[in-house]
Amino acid sequence: MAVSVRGGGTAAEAGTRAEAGAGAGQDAAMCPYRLVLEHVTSRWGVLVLIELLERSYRFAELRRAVGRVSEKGVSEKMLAQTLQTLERDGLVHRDAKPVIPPRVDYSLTGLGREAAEQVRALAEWTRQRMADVEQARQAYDEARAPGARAS
Amino acid sequence: MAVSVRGGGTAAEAGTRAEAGAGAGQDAAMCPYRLVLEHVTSRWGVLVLIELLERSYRFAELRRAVGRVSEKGVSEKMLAQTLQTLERDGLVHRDAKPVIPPRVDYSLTGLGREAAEQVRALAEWTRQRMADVEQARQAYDEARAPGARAS
DNA sequence: CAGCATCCCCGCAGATACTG
DNA sequence: CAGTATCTGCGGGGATGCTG
Repeated sequence: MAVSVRGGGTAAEAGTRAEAGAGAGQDAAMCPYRLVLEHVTSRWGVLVLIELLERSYRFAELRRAVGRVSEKGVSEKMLAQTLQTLERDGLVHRDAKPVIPPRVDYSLTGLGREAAEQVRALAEWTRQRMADVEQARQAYDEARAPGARAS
Repeated sequence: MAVSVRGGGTAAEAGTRAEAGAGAGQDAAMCPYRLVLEHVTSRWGVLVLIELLERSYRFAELRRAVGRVSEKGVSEKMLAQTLQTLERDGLVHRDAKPVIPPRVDYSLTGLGREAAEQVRALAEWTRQRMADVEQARQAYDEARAPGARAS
């Protein structure tokens, strides 16, 4: 099997591949920007962008960094997929050095940095407002708690 | 239905409120704010928040509004699920009027408005930068598939 | 009309094995 | 070390039907 990423498998799979990892594998019939938004807000996309905002990372290094915040880390496959999607969208720059052992550095492009900053802002807002959220949750849960109440 | 963050897809809005008595508390091992972030950045969460930023909506009305931007609309189930999650997180206010036929209005809370504004900013950034993204995509595609069959 | 319950299927995502 | 191809599962999420 050739090295071509999209060579193997069916034609349908080739199309799927590009969107995968970013959580947007459906119809392209929707507004195109929605797709990019899904890539950026995708599960691992968010974390990758935030991490890369600090500095550039190598593959395994990035994987560890993401795993640190997310408890159950990201698989190599999903990380690769996510990075490819973001790279294709022009948000992430991939610098593969032709050495042995291989060394690849990932960093943000100018475009990616803009996106990442938006994402980070959102993430930080969430962190700051966690107290309010948890309070709201308790109120919600208690309001509809079935048990706990003497019948 | 345990709150499985791990296997979950892009949206972590699953889980909802059934964890009250369940013994699934492992998700708490990761930074809790990550969960809220997933709710907010979830597929339909994003769209719902943005729509509600304009004005309050009724259920079916909101469903139509979301379907307008997303081409392939959201099912009632997913919309209800999303709204419940956001309501539990204290981002959305649900106003159920005890009339017949039932009328329920959804609107943003103060907290929700803050989140929604962040999300909208991100969405609008995406819209504005679409040209750059599409350009990057073409470059990426052409670089990796110059002519698969030319051998 | 709002929205929960049930069934079921597709596709995302994880694990594994292999390559350069 | 940095990926890639493949198999499989399992859960997200759509469709349908029922209730208040």
